[in-house]
Amino acid sequence: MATTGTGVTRTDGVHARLREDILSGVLPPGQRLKFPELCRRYDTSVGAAREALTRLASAGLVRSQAHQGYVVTPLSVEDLAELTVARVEIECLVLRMAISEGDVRWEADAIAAHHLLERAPYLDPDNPARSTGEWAAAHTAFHEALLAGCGNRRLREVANGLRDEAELYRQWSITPAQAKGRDVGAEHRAILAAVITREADLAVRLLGEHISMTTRLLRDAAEA
Amino acid sequence: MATTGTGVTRTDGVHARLREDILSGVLPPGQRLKFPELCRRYDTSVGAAREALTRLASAGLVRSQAHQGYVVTPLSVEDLAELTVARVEIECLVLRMAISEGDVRWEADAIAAHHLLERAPYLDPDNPARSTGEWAAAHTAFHEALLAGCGNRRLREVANGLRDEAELYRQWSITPAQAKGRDVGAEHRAILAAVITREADLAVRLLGEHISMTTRLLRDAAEA
DNA sequence: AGTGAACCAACTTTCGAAAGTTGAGCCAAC
DNA sequence: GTTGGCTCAACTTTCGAAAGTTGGTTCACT
Repeated sequence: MATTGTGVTRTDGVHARLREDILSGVLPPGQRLKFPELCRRYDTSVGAAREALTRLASAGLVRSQAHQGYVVTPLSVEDLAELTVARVEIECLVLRMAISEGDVRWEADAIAAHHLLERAPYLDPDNPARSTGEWAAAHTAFHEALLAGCGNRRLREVANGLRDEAELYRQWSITPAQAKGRDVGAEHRAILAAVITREADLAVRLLGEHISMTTRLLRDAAEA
Repeated sequence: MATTGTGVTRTDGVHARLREDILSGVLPPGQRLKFPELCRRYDTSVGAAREALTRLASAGLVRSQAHQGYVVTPLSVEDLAELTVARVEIECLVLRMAISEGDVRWEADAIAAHHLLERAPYLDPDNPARSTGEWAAAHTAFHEALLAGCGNRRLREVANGLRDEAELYRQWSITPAQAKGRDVGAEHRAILAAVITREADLAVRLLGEHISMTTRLLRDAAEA
């Protein structure tokens, strides 16, 4: 990644790295983000860090309180429930539109994204307690590809934004042990199949269950 | 408005005023927002203006391009069509949830908001070519009150955010002449009535038509 | 001992100037 | 006459230090 390429500002770089560190779990939820520390960590100035945080705040990844600084968005079971309902409603809506509008090119892209996901390693060989960033990226890409058939940019952005927020929960609450009792691959295959055959009702039902399933595991984990 | 009250930063003030100026039409769509000018206008520094713009950008009210500054989001017929579809889908979804979840207190608040809307003056006596800010505020409050019955904060925020964006279009495209051939008051009354009697299907249909109607007028205006 | 006010340190917010980038206008060369 | 590169001005971006705010701690007083 270029330090100062064309059409890219320094703030963009800090924003991207900070975002990555939050989503990958380097900066845990609830973590206070102090400017002196951030400036050292990302070798930047207060202003740049501030703008990056402002952007992340409106994406819901960090929270700010006047004169008390920024914090990585804390997790709570109630918030997870709310987020899940919102995701199910909106992602299903967008998927339905995608199935209705999408062309063959969209189908091809979805199949390609699914192939990459199936080939991505799930567990980190170095740290088997957590899934790899590679898998997470492929997973996000697959779900985005499914929704890409919907021509409405705003609806896609809303759906993808909510999924981003949910990523925080997944990263911190799912343990491989829980994932074991579940065949995520089969869920993805089933969704893809229904999408390709344009069985909208089925695809939407499967996607809704897929999203809710993740949430149920997280909730159980929180109680334990 | 306090210059530096408790829990309020200077940036918040600039953000609020800038937002107001954009939504009320003082700063027209496509208008370039240069920092030297903004600093004079709002008596502030570059940094504060920058942060305010960053926030407005993620709300969709302004657009930024690296090294080329900020611009009030330009209007286009295609974008309006997209925005409208998104609004109909999501506002109807949220309204349906509100009707299903809302309690008596919610009904009362909606009725109150509607009363204020009916009593708000529509046309500005000084400038009859544009509707009053007072009416716009009451209109927004009414629609937010309708959705307030939905307990899901995220879904409400998405719906309200999209309506904010649409406000830009209304402000710039609706002329009183067009509004004449339409009884907006009747539309609002009908929606409210269906909501109170909990006729979800009817309420959702009416709201969808209400949103689309505004859009159709705007589109016709754009063609002329 | 308990209460409350004043102090202090760490941090957030704000500022204005320096550095870097873009696009346009101008001039020379073909 | 047209194309290509160069220069300049206006603006955006970045920086680091000054100003302001918060929460905690200490110390005097009841």
